[in-house]
Amino acid sequence: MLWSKLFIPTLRENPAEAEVVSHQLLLRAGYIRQLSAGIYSYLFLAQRSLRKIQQIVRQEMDAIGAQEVFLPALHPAEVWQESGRWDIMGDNMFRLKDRFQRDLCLGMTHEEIMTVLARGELRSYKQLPQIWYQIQTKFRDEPRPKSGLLRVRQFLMKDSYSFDLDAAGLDAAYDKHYQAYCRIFDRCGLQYTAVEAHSGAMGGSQSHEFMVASDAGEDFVSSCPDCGYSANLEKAVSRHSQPLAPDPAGDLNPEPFHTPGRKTIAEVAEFTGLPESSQMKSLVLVADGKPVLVMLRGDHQLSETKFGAISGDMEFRQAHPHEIQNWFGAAAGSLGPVGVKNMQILADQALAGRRNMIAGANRDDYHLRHVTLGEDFEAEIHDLRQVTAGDCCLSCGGALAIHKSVEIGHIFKLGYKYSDPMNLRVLNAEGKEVTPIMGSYGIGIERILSAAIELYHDKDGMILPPSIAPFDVVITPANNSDTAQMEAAREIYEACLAAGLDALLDDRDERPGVKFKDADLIGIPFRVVIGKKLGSGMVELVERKGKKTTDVAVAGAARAVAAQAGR
RNA sequence: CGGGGCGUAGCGCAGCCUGGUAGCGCACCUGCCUUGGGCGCAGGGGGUCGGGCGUUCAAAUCGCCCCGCCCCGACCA
Repeated sequence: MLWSKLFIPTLRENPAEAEVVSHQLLLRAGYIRQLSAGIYSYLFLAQRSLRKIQQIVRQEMDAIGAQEVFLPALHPAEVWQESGRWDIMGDNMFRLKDRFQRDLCLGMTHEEIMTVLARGELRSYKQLPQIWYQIQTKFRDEPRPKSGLLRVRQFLMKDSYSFDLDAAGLDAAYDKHYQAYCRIFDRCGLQYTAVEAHSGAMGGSQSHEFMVASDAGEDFVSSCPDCGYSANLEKAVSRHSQPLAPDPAGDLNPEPFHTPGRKTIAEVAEFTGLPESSQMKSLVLVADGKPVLVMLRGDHQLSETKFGAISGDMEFRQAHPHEIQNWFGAAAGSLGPVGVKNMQILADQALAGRRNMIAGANRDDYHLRHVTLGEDFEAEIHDLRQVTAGDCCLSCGGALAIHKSVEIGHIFKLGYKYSDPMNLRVLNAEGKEVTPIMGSYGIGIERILSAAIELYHDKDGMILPPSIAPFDVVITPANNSDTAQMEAAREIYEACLAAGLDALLDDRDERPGVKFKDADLIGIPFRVVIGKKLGSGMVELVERKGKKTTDVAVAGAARAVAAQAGR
């Protein structure tokens, strides 16, 4: 294509609203323009790149026997009410009414629609297994859209759904997806890891997320450099460190002592001269409308996800100060588990086996020493703490690291979460009605592009992997008014097209510097520059990554590009 | 939803404190010139200063309300 005819509105300066690199470059390179918060128009270059990504996704989905369909984005409320998610999704769901005041919504995901489709059509075990997928626009009314295309309110998602007769079938479908996702992200040129994940509002038993490590991400991944263990921080487990000081020995009884003005764990540690790990931290939460006292080691943090899963209420909240005063007769800085009878007590497993620790006395400005779980109070023991960097890996003992990541894919074993309540049934070989088991598998199309830019860029612009770049090569005559250069440029351009390369001829009447800057910015993997060396029949082939330059003959230029691009 | 910031030409910004009717750079248009890293010269077009109400002889500037966008937090299949 001829650059002079294209609309590629590059910007010399960074728009003020863009914070993360991928957002800045997508705007500057003329890929996208914002319409509203979290809603973007994809211009020519973005559309080309996103189509290449979608093509890779299609090929790999087709390769595992998945069938592409296209479902509605506009859904009647009834199907979401059937699964119970009409209420669960809350304000994150875009809702609207039609002219008859019927409730509708814009699809955030398509489990319900797929299940409705399946239950109307699937009758026999002989029709299973099935994998259906689509590439659809999803709508989510994010409370805070941010970071360009990384967190938006309207986006493209490849979502697929598997239907199987039994758990072994689901395992196979899940594994096929896992493998296909690896191939997709490999082909897109991404460095990524698959991590164990929390399944959240999707429900289900097992779940992996595909993550690209980047500070622009919003998820935290805990990983072990030694054995490869890797999990979303929401789900991650570890062996906690040893307490910094030994517990006092013996069958000691709780004993109050005055701690004037010491409310925080750190203040009490300083006051007593004992480390934070010798204390118990008391948190008061309200789940399902009921108070729960959560006990953690003083230096540990609560994992809200783990607590939500255990309490069965992801919408839990912290207790208000007046509630705490009512229930404990003391304020938040002096709470403890001893003598608490009016609520459930949960304790983190790091407290099991500990003796004679320090906890609040439920009397302002007093704490207790010699508090022991199982003797001085009873509690249900669970894994409640959030992993911190430096914790020991459960499988190998290595030191866990934590880094921010962008989630580009997520696969779930849904089990019967949708098929059962929504009455999806088929007859098995014995003629008995059985409920198929389902899986659900998503890929964020724009996130692949954004993550690639976050991973691969330099001060001059994007360095896109060739497989997802909008063009393979840009042909740049240095001087438009030099007819010999223009002729050679056209010849090379035609040869590239003939070789099956996506080629762009920069025929704009601009100075060379402008063309070079733009070519670098939009991230085309290869550039052929026709300049002064044309006198001796040579042109330059420049690789965007690293700016490595080689001289090639005009006649061999297209072949050289194809070879370097691996075509 | 809580905290903070911003809104003046397509983009980046100044002007606002101390009211007097809008300016700079880039981009854009015309001509000349130039051609290996956003070139030079000359001329030119483009803004109801986010919106409303108020104060004032006079509001981009002061006050109140609203809207939008960005950042932090909460939230997030």
